[in-house]
Amino acid sequence: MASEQYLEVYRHSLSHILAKAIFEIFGKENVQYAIGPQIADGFYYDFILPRQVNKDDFKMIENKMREILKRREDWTEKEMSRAEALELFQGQKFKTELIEDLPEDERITVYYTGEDFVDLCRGPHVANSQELMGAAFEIRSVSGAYWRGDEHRDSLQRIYAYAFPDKQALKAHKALIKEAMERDHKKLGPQLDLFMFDETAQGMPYWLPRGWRVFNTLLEYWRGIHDLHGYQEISAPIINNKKLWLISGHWAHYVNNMFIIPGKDGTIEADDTMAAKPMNCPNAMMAYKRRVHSYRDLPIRYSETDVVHRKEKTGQLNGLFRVQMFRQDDDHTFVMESQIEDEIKDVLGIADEIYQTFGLSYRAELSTRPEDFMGDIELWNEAEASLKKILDGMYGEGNYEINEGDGAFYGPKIDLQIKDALGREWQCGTVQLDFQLPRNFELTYTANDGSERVPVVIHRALFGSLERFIGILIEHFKGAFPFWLSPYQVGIVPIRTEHNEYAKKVAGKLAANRIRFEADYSDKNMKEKIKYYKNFKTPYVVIIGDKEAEEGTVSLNLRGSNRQLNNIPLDTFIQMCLKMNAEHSLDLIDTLD
RNA sequence: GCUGGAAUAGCGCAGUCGGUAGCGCAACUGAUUCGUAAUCAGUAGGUCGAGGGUUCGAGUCCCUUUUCCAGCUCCA
Repeated sequence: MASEQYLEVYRHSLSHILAKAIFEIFGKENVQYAIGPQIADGFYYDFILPRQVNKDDFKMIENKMREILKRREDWTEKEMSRAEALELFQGQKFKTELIEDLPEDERITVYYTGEDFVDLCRGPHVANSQELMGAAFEIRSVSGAYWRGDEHRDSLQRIYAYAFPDKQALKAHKALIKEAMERDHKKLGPQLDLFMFDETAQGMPYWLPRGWRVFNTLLEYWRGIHDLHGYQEISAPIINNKKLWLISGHWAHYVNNMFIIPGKDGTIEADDTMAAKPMNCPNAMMAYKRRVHSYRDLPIRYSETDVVHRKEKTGQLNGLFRVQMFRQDDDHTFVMESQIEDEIKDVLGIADEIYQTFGLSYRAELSTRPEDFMGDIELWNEAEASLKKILDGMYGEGNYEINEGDGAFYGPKIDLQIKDALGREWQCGTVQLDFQLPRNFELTYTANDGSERVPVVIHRALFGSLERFIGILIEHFKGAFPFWLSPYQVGIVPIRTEHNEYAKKVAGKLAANRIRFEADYSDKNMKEKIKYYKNFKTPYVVIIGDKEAEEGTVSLNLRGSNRQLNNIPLDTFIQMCLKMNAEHSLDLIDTLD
C-alpha cells in the first residue's frame, strides 16, 4: 500500500476508534456522531455531547482509545439497503441525513469495529485494530464546528487529533508546530516593535516606526519594479458618496462589509450617505473616465495603494492576516481584448520576480466561469483559453490547478498561492479579468476603425495586501528580515564613550549612503548595547574601539551567530551594504566578492 | 457572528479557602569606562480590561460588556 493511502486508512480508522471511545465514555444513547475525516496531520470527529469536552479530558479519551485498540477487534464491512441502514442508525440524526442524501444507486456500506460499534463509511479500513497499535496519536484540541459548515445548523464539538505512523513522526510534527508558534507574527510583531493593535480600532493595525520602515521599503521596491513595467500610481478618495457604490454594484453586493457614514438624516438611505472604500476599483474607473481614450493609449495601468476598509465578523480577525483596514498593492489595467494575453504574461512575470526575491515558491490556480456569470459567453471562452495558454507556457501544462466555476461573476481569475519557509500556503497574488465593471461605469475607448469600444479591466495585486504579506514575511524570516528590508540594517556600538567621535563618523557615512542604522553613544556596557541590537535582529552590529578608530575600520557581529568579521575597512563595509540593498540579497554577505 | 478559552506593572509571569497585590526583565538614579548576547547597588512603577452585583471585605464568586487567542464560517 502506498504510504499516502496508508496514512489515509489508518487516520480514518483511528477516527472510528475515537468515536467508539466517546460512545463508551459518554454512553451511546447520549451521543450524536456526525463525520470523522482524516486531515493533513491527523483526523477529527464531530459530535453532540452531553457536556463540553475540555483539555483535562484528553488523556482520558486517549487512554480509552488505547484500551479499545488493545482489544484487537476485527473490522468488518457490511453492505446494506437504504432501509436497513436507516434502521441501524435510528436516532442518529446526522447519519440519517447522510443516508437520505446518498444518491439512489449508491452502494451503502457500514464498518463494524468489534460487535458494538458501527459507523456509516465508504472505507477502506484496517482489518483489525491491532494494525493501529503502532500508530502515534494525540488529542490536539476541541473546538466548535457547524454541521455541514452551515452556521444556521447544529453546533458540534469537533475533537481534533494528531496521528502519525510512529512516535518519531508525531514528535517531528509537534516540533514543526512549535516552530510555527515561535514564528507567529502576532508574537514577533509586537516583540520587534513593528506593529500593534488597540481595542479602540479593532482589526486596524498601528504601524510603529520599525514596522513602517519595513512597509515603506517594501513599497519602494514594489514601485521600482512597476515603474519599469509602465505602471502609473494614483491615489483616490477613501470616503466616497454612496452614488459611487451604486454604480459599481458594491451597494447591492458588499454593503454589509462596508464602514458607512449615514447621511444628515441619520440613515443610510439618504443621498448624502458616504462610505469608506472596501476596494479601489470604482475610483480607478473614475480616473479612467475623466477623459476620452484612444486605443493607442492602452494599456493604461493605474496602480493604487490607498487604505481600504472592510467590516468583518469579529471572530474572523487574525493579526495582520485578516484585518479591517489594509492596503493592497492594487492595480487596474485597462486593455483591449487583444492585449489581455501579453498583459497577463507581464503581470505573472512581475509576480515571479517578486516572490523569488523573498525566496518564496508558489503555485498558480485558474478559476473559471461560474454559473451566475455575467457578460458574453464567447468572450469568457476566449479569455479562459488565453489564460490557460499563458499558464501552460509559464508553468507547463498541468502544473497549475483549475477550479472550475470558481471565478468571479465578472470574469475568470488566476490566484497565486505562495509557500513559506514551513511549507504553509497563503493566497496572496490574484489576477482577475473584469468584463463587467467597465460596462457599469460606461468606459470606452476609440478603436482604430473609429468605433467606440469597452475596455477590459485587469484587477491585480501581487502582495495581496501589504499587511498580510508583511505578516507572512515576518513568519517566513522569523523576524530576521533580509538586510535590504530590515527596519534598521546596522547597529553601532562604540565600546567606550571615547569612541563616539569615530562612531559618529561611521554613522555619518551610513546616513549619506541611506543605510538605516541605530547607534548607542551612551556609557552603557558594550554587552548591553550588543544585546539590544541582537534582540531586534539587526543584521550587522558594528563594534568600534581603539583599533577600529585608529585604522578607519569596523568590526562586524553578524546576525544569527556570534561570527565576527574584524577590521573591515569602512568603505568596504559601505559597499557591502549598498550591494545588498541594490541586489535585494536574501543572505548577509561577509565580503565584497 | 458561532463554540471554547484568556485578560494582573512596558514585557514575561505568580497570586492557595474571598482577608494588606508580588517576582524576573525593561525603565529611572548612582557607581563601574569595560573588546563581542544579562556589571553592581538603589528608586519608582498597579482603578488586577471596563461596568454592575453578592459580601464586613472581591484580582479571586455572579451578571453584563470590550478586546485577544484556538477553531468553525467567510476572505486579501
